[in-house]
Order: sequence, then structure tokens, then C-alpha cells
Amino acid sequence: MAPISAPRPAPTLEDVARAADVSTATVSRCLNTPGKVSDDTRLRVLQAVAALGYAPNFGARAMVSRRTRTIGAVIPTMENAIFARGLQAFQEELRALGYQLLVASSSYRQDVEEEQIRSLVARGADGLLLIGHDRAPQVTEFLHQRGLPVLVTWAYDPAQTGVSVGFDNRRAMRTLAEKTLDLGHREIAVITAPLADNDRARARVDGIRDAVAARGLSIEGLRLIETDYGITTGGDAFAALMQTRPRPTVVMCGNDVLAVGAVKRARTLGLSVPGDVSITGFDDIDIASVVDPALTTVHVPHRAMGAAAARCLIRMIEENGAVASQELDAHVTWRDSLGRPPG
Amino acid sequence: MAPISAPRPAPTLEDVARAADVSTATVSRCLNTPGKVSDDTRLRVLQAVAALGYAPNFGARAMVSRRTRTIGAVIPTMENAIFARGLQAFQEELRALGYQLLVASSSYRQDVEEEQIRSLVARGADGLLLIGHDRAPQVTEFLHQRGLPVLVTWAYDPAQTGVSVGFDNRRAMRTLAEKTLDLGHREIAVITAPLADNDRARARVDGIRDAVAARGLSIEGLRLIETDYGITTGGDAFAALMQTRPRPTVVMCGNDVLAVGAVKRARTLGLSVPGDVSITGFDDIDIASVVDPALTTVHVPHRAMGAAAARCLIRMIEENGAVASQELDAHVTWRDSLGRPPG
DNA sequence: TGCCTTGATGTAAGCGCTTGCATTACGATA
DNA sequence: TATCGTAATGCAAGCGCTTACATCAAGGCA
Repeated sequence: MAPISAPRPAPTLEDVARAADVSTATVSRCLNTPGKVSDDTRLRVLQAVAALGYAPNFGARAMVSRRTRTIGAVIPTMENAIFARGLQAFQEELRALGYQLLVASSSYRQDVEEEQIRSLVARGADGLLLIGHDRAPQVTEFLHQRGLPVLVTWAYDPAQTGVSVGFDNRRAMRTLAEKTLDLGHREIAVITAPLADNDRARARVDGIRDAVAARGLSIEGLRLIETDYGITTGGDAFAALMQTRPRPTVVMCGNDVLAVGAVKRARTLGLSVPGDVSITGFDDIDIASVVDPALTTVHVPHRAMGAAAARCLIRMIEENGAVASQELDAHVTWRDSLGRPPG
Repeated sequence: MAPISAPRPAPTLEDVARAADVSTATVSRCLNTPGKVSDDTRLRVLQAVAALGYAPNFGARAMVSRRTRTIGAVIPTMENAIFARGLQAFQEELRALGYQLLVASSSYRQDVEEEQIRSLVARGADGLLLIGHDRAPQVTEFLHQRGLPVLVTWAYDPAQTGVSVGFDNRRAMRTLAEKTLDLGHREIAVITAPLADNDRARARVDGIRDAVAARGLSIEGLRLIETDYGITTGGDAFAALMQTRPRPTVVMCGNDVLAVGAVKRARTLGLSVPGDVSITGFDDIDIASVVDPALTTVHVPHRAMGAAAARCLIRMIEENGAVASQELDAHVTWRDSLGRPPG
């Protein structure tokens, strides 16, 4: 391939029509309803299409046909395996249903998310996949005004309106916290992703609080550090928590990446897991079973969730009827990083 | 938010114009060149915009202004951390430069990739980011015909034409293989992703062959298994290779995920790494330093590559001049999974 | 032979937007 | 007061496409 030259103006239907010596209508029919065109005309047109490198202008087509068969998705980041896997499944299912996926990411920023949502809507998305419920009212209002099918996923919160396909972050984390308490842990510390603008992270922390409060224990004693997503940041938070007294006997992490950071740092600090301190994760991504000791965590059915979300969203679009939210099961997966408290 | 009702027809510029009692031209100016409109008119128009939930129709806008400030990217899969991180950096840099990113994935299938490329082009992408050089000639021809700026990344192959920002997979793997040979390994086995349609994977294997051949050793002795991306598949391949005789003293893997699978399986089989068998990876994603023993692998500067790719592609678009390919450094990172051969 | 059906193709409107040009109003200048 | 520049706004063309409707040729039938 020779180096790029000046961007040539894209060939249009009319260029093709001229080259094939037919009208634009005939070219259009060749492409959309080939049965309505005679064989030799079709052949001539298709040759012209190939020769000119013609590709129909999507904007023009969408403008007149009012449908794009495109779904937009805005995720917080592509960098997190947790979204990646679910989104891949989402896209595969969408493809099978004849839709195309366009992804944008918001870097966990509400303002960027709004921008991306508007952009996807402007691009004619027939429906939208969004993560979690946290967003400015004006965005929700905008979407609602449009009557655009929107599906929220990675979360299932019965208190929220709107359709969602996801799991109950709060209840799942509560279950894990209860098991932790059952083992006898009382000095609980928490490492979480930043809570602002992140209802999933908040729900997980609330789940821990629920469990603690239900046992009649004090919520005040709960030490909590918010930190950015990352192995190193998780390790730093862990080190800081282990300085507090009484020393935590378990560190519950809001996601597996933070937990892996904690486990690795524990080793550096000469602490045995779970002998000296237990550590738990959330998400059950690959890394959870790779680290040593393997993480006790909450398993989230990413792929199933992505596929279910795709089917649900398409149903909203095509049948245009009331579609029910769907709760998926997220259950505790026992491995080795959670044990009895020391002593 | 109430349940979605029938998708309302999106409000148009004309609706806004009517509501604000001005012409469509004025509304357009309010949105694009607010300085050219009087203060009170602008206020009135913006109120109407908000009230109606108006969002400009992207297709119509692109059609007349011939620029979309949109970059398309087609990656093999979102599920692989290696692409995720680089792409996130790519998108962040793009945003800083005032462009929007649209991502599509091909599931490692050339036909799907072609479809996605055409779709992104039809959507008016000002430029394209593609992974690797392997694609059907008709696609390359199509892109070239369009004169559309295309940047290839994740690979830097001096033999290829076209602009790329990446690293030399072959040379990097050759270097790692040479170190392996230096340690005394002679029974080398290889686990790789499927080689068809994947020039990066082929280049890596070729790098190993280069090193072996340069020592005057036989290439025939190289045992090689192709398998899909995954920890389990990597483990299975490893187990199969360890059945062959003479038993490999080192298993070189085409990527970290396969290598992690191999390491985990080695433990299951009761083999010590690197005592009984050495294992190497490629990519240096998070998981490489999480697994025990940590992987000796090739470090790829994902984020730097993504950011550099963004800058390079935008330069191609805006300055429309000849832009040089850029080779980034990918170097061996020593950790613990590679040692001397046993005995 | 004349009329109608059928299939293939052309004509032209209009989708929502931007923008060059025309128009208007108004204050400044001579 | 006549003239002009300027700022604000409107008018209308046209971007590339689909599609309802019109047209036309060819063959079937009475």
C-alpha cells in the first residue's frame, strides 16, 4: 500500500450511477433490494461499486431510513477486564441479531459520559447500554424525552426505575460479609474504588455495612479507603490499613484488582494470607484465580450478562413493549484468601 | 424515569427554530458559532434546545461539513487486556485532541473486520486504527482508494508499507529466545495463538525460529501448538507438550495469558517452574507479575503506543502530509519463570 | 390489432443540517 | 439629512441517499 495521499472525496451513489450508466435509484436498488434489478444491470453496477471503492454514506442513509441498527454503549473504561468480557459477549450477541455496536468510554467521569451519550444518540443509535444508575438528572431526562430504549447493566437495584439487566451488588457483598463475620472476623477494613458517581461501588460498601449492622456491631469501626483502580494502589491502601489499630483481621476489597494488589503487598510485608490477614475480592475475573492464594470473591456472570443485555435491549427496540428487568445471580466463590481470624 | 414509551421522532433544528421563533440558520449558528448571535436570541434558542431535548443529527451534520472528528478502531477483541489498555490510552489522547473514538471488534475474523472497517468508513470516520498488517487485499485497496488515513499498530514490520506505530514482534521474541538459548535450553516448545490472519503471532514464532537457526540448531525440533486465547487452553497445550519426548526444558508462549495457563498447569502437574521447566510470556500485562512465579516476558509499552498512535493518526489527518512510522521499544523483562534447564 | 399486465428503470422529493449571500435595522459619520 | 458600515438574521441551496410514483418496453390475450 502506497503512502496515504490527499483524502479523496468519497465516491457517491451518483458517481456509481454514472459509471454504470444507470440512475441513482437503480444503484440504490442494487444494493438494498437486488431482486428488483435485472441480472446484467446488477452486474454492471456492482462492478462499478468495486471499481470506485464505493461505500454508502451512512449518515445519508440513516437520515432517510430512520433506523441505524446500531447500539451505543458507554463504559467507564476499556482497561478493566470486568467490562471487557461482558461487552465482548454483548457485541457478539448483537452481531447475531444483526446490530452493530459502537463503544465509547467515559474514564469514570459523568461529564464525559454525558458527552458520549449525546454523541451516540446524535449518531442515530437505536438503543443505548449504560453501566450503573448514577448520572445527572438532565441526562436521564434527555434520554427519556427521546423515548430511546436504554438498558442499564452491571447493576440491579430494585429501588431504581428503568430497565436493567444485572445483579444486586449490595446483596452479593452482604452475603460475602456475612460469611466473613461467621468466620469470626470483627476487625474489618475495606478498600474501594472512589464512591462518587459509582453506584456499584457504593452498593458494595453498603452491603458490608448491612451485614455488620445486622449483627448489631458498630459501623463506626469499619475502616475504609477509597482509591483508584489498580494493583499498586490496592497494595498501598492495604499497607496503610495494616498500620491502623486494632489491626484488621480481614480486608474486603471492592474489586479483584484491588484485592490482588492487597495480596501481593501482604507478601511483601511478610504477612501470610489468610493466616495473618484475610482478603476478599469482587468480580471473579481471571486474575482472581491466578494470584496465590487464590481469591475468595464474588462471581459475576459477565458473559451471560452481556448476552442477556443484548437480547433484552433488542427486544425493547423491536417490540417496543414493556420489558422487565432481569436479575442475574452473583454468588460467593470460595477459594483460599479468606480464613479464620488469627489468634 | 418512567418506562420507555414509543420512540418519539427526534426533534429537529426546525422544531427548535419554531419554538424559539427564529430561523433554522440562527439555531445552527447558536450551536456552532455562538458569537454571531445576539445574547437574548441565544438564550431563547438554548432554552428551546433544552426544553425539546434536541441533539443535532450527526449524519446530517457530517454530510454537509465533510468532517466528523471521529476516529474508528477495529480490534480483534475487547476481552484481551493487551488491546484494552492501549486503546484506553488511545482514546484519552484522542479526546485531548478533540476527536471521538468509535470502537468495533472483529473476534479475530477477517471477514468481520472488513465489515467493521466498511461500516466505520461509511459512518464518516476521519481516520482508522487497525491492528496488525494481515488483511485481504481488497480491504487495503478499498482504504487506499479512499485515501483515508489508516494507522497500523501493535506491530512494526519494516517490510510492510503503510504507516505504523508499534514494535517489532519478531525481533523482540528473537531476543527472548536468544536469552533462553544462552541459558542452555535446547528442547524448546512453543504455544501460540492461531497463526492464520495474525501477523503478530506469526512474527513471534518466526523470532524464535530466527534465534534457533542463527545458532545452527535445527528448526525441526521445535514443537509448536496453536490454541485459542485463554488460561485453560494454555494449560491444556502445556500439558500436551510435556508429554512429548525429549521433554521440553522451556515452553515459550506467544502471550502472557497462555503462559499463565502453562504456569498454573505446571503446578497441577507437580512440575516446578523454572526448576523442572521454564516458561516465558509476551506482552507483560498485569497478570504476568501476579502469577507465581512471575513471568519472564517481553514488555510492550501499551499506553505509550496508544498515545503515540493517536498523535500520529491525527497528524496524518490534519497535516495530511507524509508521516513516518514509529518503532517503539519492546524489551525483555526478567522475572522468575525462566531459568537454566534441569540437569 | 389494440389493450392490459408486468418488470425494469428513471424522476424527483425530502430526510436535517450548514453556510454563502441577501436583507434588514440602526447608529455613526459627513 | 443622506450615506454608509455593521451586526443580526433570514433565505435557500445542496450534502448523499431512499422510495413513491411515473414512464416505458415487451409480451399475453381477446
